[in-house]
Amino acid sequence: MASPLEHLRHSLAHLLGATVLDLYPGSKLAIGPAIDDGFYYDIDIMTQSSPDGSGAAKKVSDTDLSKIEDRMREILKTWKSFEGKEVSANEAKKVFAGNQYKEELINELSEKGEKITLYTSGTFTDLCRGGHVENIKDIDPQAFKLSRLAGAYWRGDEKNPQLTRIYGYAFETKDELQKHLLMIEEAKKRDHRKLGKELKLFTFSDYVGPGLPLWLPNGTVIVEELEKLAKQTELEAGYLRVRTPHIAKEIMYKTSGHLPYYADSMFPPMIMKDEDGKEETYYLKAMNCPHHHQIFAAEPRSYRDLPLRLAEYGTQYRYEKSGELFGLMRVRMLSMNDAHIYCTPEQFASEFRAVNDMYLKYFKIFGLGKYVMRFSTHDPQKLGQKYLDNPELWKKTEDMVRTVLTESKIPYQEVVDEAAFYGPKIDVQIWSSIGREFSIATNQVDFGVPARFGLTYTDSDGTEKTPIVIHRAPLGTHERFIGFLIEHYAGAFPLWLSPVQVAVITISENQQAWAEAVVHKLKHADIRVELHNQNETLGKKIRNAEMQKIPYLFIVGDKEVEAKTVAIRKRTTGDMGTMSIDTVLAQLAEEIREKK
RNA sequence: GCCGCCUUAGCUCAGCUAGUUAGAGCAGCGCAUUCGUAAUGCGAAGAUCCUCAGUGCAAAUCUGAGAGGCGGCUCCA
Repeated sequence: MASPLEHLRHSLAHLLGATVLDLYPGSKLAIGPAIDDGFYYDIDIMTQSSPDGSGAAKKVSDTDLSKIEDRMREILKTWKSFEGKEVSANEAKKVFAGNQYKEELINELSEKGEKITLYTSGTFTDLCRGGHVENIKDIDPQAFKLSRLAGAYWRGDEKNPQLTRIYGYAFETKDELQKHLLMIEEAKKRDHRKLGKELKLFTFSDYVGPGLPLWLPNGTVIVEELEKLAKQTELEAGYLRVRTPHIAKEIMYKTSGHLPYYADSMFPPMIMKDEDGKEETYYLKAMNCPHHHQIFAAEPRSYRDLPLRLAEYGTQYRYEKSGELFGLMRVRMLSMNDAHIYCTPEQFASEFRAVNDMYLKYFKIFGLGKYVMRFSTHDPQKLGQKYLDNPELWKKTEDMVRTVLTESKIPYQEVVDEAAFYGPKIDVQIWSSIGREFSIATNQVDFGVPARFGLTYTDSDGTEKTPIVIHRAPLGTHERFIGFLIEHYAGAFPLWLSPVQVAVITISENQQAWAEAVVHKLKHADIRVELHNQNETLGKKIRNAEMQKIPYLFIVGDKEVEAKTVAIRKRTTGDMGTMSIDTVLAQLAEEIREKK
């Protein structure tokens, strides 16, 4: 049952459609639904030829949005109500003659035997299942705003023609709209691309290439702290660390099944010639799994060796389409917190559960609350085509995954027909500050690829069996995870992750010697510290340090020199009084250890 | 990749419908100042106006192509 707000937004989609038809006669409407913060309409817009008769088509651009918006308000005044009526497919097709999009929709409705309804408001009639405002006066002309223009493929398929999508925000009142616009402005301030520049975390270079991030010293601190955390966690969980090359021969990806299916997402092959002129084709690795499989295959394995958990911060390269790149969230070099767990079917459930627990442990550390677990399963109709033809294993593993999820009381969404070809998977979905959705972690079951590489272990009865593999990356990639963390913390990282943990600030040159001694003591205690002794006022130095979001400032004036102390200023909290170095060091150590 | 938009100093931005030597704030540099919890003052300097081609007497400004970025679509860790 749609809410009144959805009715309002959907009504505005009608109004937008009507207005575009009015301003650009001959345009063809496709679909215009309500969305989270408003509405959109996908339209094949017919633009006029230029007035000088040259015939050059004038495109619709975002400067036209305010014109469309104004006209929407005028047309709204002429509307009295939404009148619906049921019609036959043929009648409906007559109304939308020449509009192949509506025709396609009408055909689908009649095939499914659903009733076809038209709704009319003013002089505008649209194919629509209903759901509008009861009273036109419920539409506040000041509570909507066209926001942006985008291309969108008909039915979301890139093989189809591209339509023009016009998005709008819509709320019940002007105040709510204003509040929403303000919220968007605020969200932009924590955009990781903006903060990444301001806090000097990462950069891109035209010489290096799009989607290939360069970690600056501050960002590298975060990368290395995360690796430290992952290594410690995985060590305790019984993982073994491995390291593998960034390239491999073509045959490996053919054997794994990634080629040719995955070729579009891989950097193009490199053809190498050896001394004798013999050619060999190599690829930059786009995934770590086959490399790890070769480590499994490096020696005979017994059931006693399992579960074997191989972990690596593996760097991989994927040729994502240029338009898909997005700051750190979508890049072409991925440093993945990867591991593969080789286990017996009997071990699978407990291994899977342990991985799941590891996810939750991480989420707790990072205070990650707003996420959705997406459980992707196979479609039994597509066994043997899109999915490996092993119904028993699909059922068994999917049931086990479902049980683990249910037992751990994690809310999840089950999505059919989204699994990998080799098994079901769980993705953890989060949202960037500007509202884009991303998978930040993945946990996949694989009962297919090990067999393709002939991976086996000797079971207790002496027979050779194929292990099940769990692919897991609870911290996703450094790139995306840190992109997410930047936004999550709005750049104000907890102490253990902060690139600079303490700034020692002198008031004047008189405190130089004691300040240096303090810095030395902190460095000796593994604290990342900077000395801020610039020839500036105290206020200026504090401001600069606050803007860099440094968690602790140690202010050193004559009084502190005299008493051999520092005056502590904590980020966002303010002045905390003076303390001896030993006291404050103990507190910092505690805060770092607890990852508070 | 596709649709639309954007690209001026290290950063953030001015620069109207083309008209001499492209402006500002911050950062950086120099000098003065030596300061008690979010911007001390003064000075000098800093720009192939993204690149290439074209149209003009004249191009940061107009046109085309390319590169990079942004909002989406598709895709995805």
